[in-house]
Amino acid sequence: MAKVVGMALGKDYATQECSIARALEVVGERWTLLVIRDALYGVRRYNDFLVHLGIPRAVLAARLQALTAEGILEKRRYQESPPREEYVPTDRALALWPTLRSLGRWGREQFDEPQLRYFRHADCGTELGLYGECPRCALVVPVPDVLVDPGPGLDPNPADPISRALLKPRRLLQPFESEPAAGQ
Amino acid sequence: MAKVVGMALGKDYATQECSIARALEVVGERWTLLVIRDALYGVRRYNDFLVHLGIPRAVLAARLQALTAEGILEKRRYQESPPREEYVPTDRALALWPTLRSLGRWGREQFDEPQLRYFRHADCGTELGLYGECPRCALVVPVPDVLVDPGPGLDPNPADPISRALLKPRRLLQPFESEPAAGQ
DNA sequence: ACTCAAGGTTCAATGAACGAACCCACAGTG
DNA sequence: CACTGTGGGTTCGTTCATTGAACCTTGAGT
Repeated sequence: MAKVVGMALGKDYATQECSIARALEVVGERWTLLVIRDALYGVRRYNDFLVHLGIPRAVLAARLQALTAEGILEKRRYQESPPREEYVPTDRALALWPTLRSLGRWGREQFDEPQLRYFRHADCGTELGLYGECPRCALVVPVPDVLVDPGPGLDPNPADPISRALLKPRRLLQPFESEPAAGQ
Repeated sequence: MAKVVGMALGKDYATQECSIARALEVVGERWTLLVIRDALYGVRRYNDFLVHLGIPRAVLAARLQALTAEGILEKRRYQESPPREEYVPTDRALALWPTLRSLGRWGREQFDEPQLRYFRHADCGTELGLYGECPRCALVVPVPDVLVDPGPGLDPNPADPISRALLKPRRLLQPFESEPAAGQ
């Protein structure tokens, strides 16, 4: 009967012969897809992920490391002194956009929530279809050409700076200005 | 400063104003998407999920109950005596097909794995595109018209009856014959 | 009366997530 | 030089979730 060698628990969906299961081993853990979503929104720095997600620091560090190891984010030093790091989404992350788009639409449509954000084709303003295509232009919109347009359902005065920056229309991947701790 | 009332841990991505986060509250837990995948494959019975997924019984019971409560599966008594239950995917489950399809493709393409299964338009045999459309017929293929066609990478002699049935081409949603415990 | 099958529940052990506290390197300020 | 602030982490005790083995229940078959 040759028992499978006990590989304990972990991220593995042991016996599955299925690329969905393989994908979930990589991005299926708690928080992971939200980290990737934020990376596509333009979040790049540890502290910005932290405040925008409300994720425990240790978990964030673990996820960033795992995503870097999987080639989904790239860790870069953006200044030497003091040493500062950023995490930039790779093509692997961009390739997840259709999945994230369709998942978000599923959530809103099936549980009829208020429209929080419109995703539009920046060239023509048309709202994207189910998987991120532009129905008017009949093409899959490249991620940098997706416009994130705030909808009526959003809190007009959020606590963290990332959410505040997301109250203005902006493109995916466009990095955030790290506000120089000014005013108030 | 009005702390948010501590809702402990749980399935909530507390502060997120985002339909992706809402969706993940529903289908983001470990095993959940694989249960839905199996339901789309045609798995309907507790024991079939159990052996095909290799999931702990308690977790399976919890997931089936949660998915039923969310209207993603429907629990039905398919015979009265002895009382037997089945879990049938609803439209909400079918609406997740593009998400699952794109997730599976992402996994295979980004980590260049062997092709395990082809998903084809049953009417014309063309392999589906990124999100479940037929490139030839230029339409989003309805879930019941998707043909699941085993590829070269599959184990030719799997242990559980569901995997064995999946070695033959079959449509999504088509229920499995529960083999009457014959032979051997 | 015994056995078998489906569809579960219970429970102790293990692992992961949480959150508060701490650490370090450096820059700027007085 | 001491002091404070910021970015990017690590450590650690507590709580929660997952695991796997054992057990339970209803009814059929023999």
